[in-house]
Amino acid sequence: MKHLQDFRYIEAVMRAGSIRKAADDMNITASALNRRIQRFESEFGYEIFERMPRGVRLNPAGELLLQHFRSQQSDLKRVQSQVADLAGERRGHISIACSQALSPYFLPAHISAYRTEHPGVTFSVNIRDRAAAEQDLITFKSDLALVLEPVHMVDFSVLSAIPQVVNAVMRKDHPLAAQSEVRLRECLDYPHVMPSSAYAVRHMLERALAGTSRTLQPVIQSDSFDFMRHYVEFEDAISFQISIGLRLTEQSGLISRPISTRDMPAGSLLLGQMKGRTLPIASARFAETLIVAMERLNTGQT
Amino acid sequence: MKHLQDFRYIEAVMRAGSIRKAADDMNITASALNRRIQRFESEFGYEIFERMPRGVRLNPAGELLLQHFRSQQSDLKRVQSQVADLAGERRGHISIACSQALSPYFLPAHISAYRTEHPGVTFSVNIRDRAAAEQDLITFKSDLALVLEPVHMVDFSVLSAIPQVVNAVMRKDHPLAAQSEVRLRECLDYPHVMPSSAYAVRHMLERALAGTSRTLQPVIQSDSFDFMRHYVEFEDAISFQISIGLRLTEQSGLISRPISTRDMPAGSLLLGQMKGRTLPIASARFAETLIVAMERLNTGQT
DNA sequence: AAAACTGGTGCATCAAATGCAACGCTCATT
DNA sequence: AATGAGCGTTGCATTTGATGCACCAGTTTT
Repeated sequence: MKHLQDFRYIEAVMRAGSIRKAADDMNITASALNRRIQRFESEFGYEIFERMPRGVRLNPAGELLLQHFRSQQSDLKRVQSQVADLAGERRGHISIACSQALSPYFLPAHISAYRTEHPGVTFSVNIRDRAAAEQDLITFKSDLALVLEPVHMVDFSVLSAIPQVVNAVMRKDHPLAAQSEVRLRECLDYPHVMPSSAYAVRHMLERALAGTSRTLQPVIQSDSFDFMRHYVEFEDAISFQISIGLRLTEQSGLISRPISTRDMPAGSLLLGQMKGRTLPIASARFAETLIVAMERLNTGQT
Repeated sequence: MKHLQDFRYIEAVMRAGSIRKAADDMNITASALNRRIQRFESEFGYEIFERMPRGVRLNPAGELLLQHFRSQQSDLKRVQSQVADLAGERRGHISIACSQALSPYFLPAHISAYRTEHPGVTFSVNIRDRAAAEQDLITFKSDLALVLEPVHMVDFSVLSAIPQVVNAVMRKDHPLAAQSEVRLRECLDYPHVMPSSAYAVRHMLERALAGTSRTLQPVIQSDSFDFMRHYVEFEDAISFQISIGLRLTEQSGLISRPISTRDMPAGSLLLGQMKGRTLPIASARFAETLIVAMERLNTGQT
């Protein structure tokens, strides 16, 4: 869309931090880009960049403007999606930010099911930690977020929620495997691997231990739940994962045991969108199917 | 703003109903305008006009797109107003749609009070019947609406409400002037003038008489409450107006008497905005002062 | 002090938007 | 049936506005 050209340039300048670098990125001369920005600022009525000796930076006015542009760009996509819908095309693109735990089973299953019904719909699945997922919504990079225990919750409008207990993942022959549920302190007696601090599971573990004398002493710390699960197959340690990310098969040699809710209350897995935003048709429809699926999980678990 | 040029052209074509007429209005050639629209449609991905032998008309996709443009234009104004605010300029423009009853006293008083504090803020006051006021909100022509008994209430988000009883307006020497309140049927025994059917007062009167044997037989029907009030000074008839529009002085020779609520329940005067929209700083602030004023009226009347 | 950046500007150049004239079409009138 | 007025559309010459290049003035790094 041509009328958003200025926006693209402004965003590029913001990212690059200097007009010249941005000009290079956008395959244009610095002078041309500079003039575009000057013209825009003059039309807009206010400067949107702070000129510094080493480059430029968005000023508060520019931040506001950028947010406006992002919202308008996303709303235009919504309109296009709606038009496609009334033209009977039923196509569109859905961008969803989610925690790692959703990536092995839950999301692939539901996306694939949705795509058999609507083959014209395409997806972007962005694996994000809980803070980044919210940021994705705010910057309109994702339409939906499916995230465990979000941080800020401002501009986050909850569409659905299900409780998720943290499970200890271990080998079948592990001493704790005999129990149907395990205590947190038992787990810490054994070598344990855990996610880095950006992740909700880590946050929940630390919150559970706050006020106790026990501390986390992970032998491995990683930002990949997939890696941690596989690592346990090699060293006889304990890893952690929420239930929705678990569907351990026989041949994997691993089993999972829920950590007693006496030690750790269940966390909330939330499906949400940017507050106040109207989602494109496709995203709204997919969100509905996710909500149904989550409610089914909820009643099925109870 | 240059990047909204296409929008202005599209809107002009919609209004004119033909590309050639619109081109004339916008001081451009038909061919140039035609090409702009073609280019836009190709970028957008869908046709937005229905080509007919006698001209063009927006198709549903076009309607959707126009609504998007209007919202985006209004949001850009909001951003500008917000930037002006953080630059300490405290300026902006407020467009308000209101019923006629607000025009003599209520709005002038509050607008003037607001402008003494913020001289940089300018106003558009659009007198509209109750249906048109809502339409103004939807098309983003007005930021706020202050209207008696709106019709549809879809996309209308209520900010504040006060009850308004209909008053009978008559000469001081009118027989009914002796009473402190009057019955509706008494009024109809005398010659009466009343607003045309687009207005809420007329609608309330008709609703009050529905199911009774009495009917309205106005000697004068007008769309100007101002005219009707002045007419009563000449012919000894009865006119109607809600309380907020009345502040009859001694020298006018007129008095007003409320119609008994046994005959007609009080109507609601609603302050509202377009649902889901974020108002510009100036409009939001002015709305707050109106809300305070309306609450004060509410408690003062009780 | 020199080098390497930055944003900003004058001027020639080039691409894109525009204006003009004409075409094909439909509809109302003759 | 013929005609003319109105419509959207298109080819081509023209003009406007955006771009690229060279350069300046300033600041930071070397």
